[in-house]
Parts: sequence; structure tokens; C-alpha cells
Amino acid sequence: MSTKASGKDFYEKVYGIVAQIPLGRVTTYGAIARYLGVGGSSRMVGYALNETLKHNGPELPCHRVVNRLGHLSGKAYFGPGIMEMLLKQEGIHFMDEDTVDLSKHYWDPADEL
DNA sequence: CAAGTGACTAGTG
DNA sequence: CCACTAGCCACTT
Repeated sequence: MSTKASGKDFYEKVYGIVAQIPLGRVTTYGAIARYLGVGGSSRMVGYALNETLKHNGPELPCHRVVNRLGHLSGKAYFGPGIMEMLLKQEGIHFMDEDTVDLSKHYWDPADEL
């Protein structure tokens, strides 16, 4: 058993959680970071998603990850209107053009366990 | 190796 | 919710 986690391991954990987000649900960067034990590293979560998005493409449902206000922070990285389209197809309710209703669709990684 | 950057968050006003 | 400040950590230059 390794006593310390390498930086690359952090990315793998993020992928594992994002891949388990139920359809029609969304979560936040902070929730993922906190679940990994690094609440302050919420920035690294978005960084990891950008890497997998460029490397593996839309293989992971990274469009289900938004910021704490439900705002589509990464919509620009998917393409013009792509992120909103994907979420709407999954039944996500939008409060604004770029904002989802977290009170209805918020999901926490710890909720699965 | 220091400084800059970023798909964030919490606190304050 | 907006504006600003501080903390956070991996990656780039």
C-alpha cells in the first residue's frame, strides 16, 4: 500500500467519480475535491476534466460537473452550446441559459456510498 | 527554482 | 448575486 498519492492518481480519482455521476444529475467541483480529501483543490478538478476532455474526448460526462452556483463554467471548453444541449437531453432543468437547477439535480459522490 | 495561471470556494461588504 | 480578498495545488514558462 502506498503511503502517499502521486499527482497523477488525483486525476484518476476524479475520472472515477465523474464516470459514476447518475444520468440527469449534476455535481460541483468542490464536492468532488472534498470527497477526495482535498477540499481546497477544487481548481484541480476542473483541470483534470480539461485534460480528459482533450485526451479522451466526451468519454466522461464532464458536462455534469458545474460550479457551486450551478453555472456552466466549462461550457466554453465543450463548444458553443454543447454543454447545455447535453444536459437538457438528460432532463436537467435550467434556471438560466448557462445555469442549472442544483436544488433539483445536485448529486454528491458520497451519496452513492 | 520563482512566478504566473486556472472548468473553484468561502468569507466579507 | 456582484466585487474583492485569501487559500488552494498542479502545471507551464
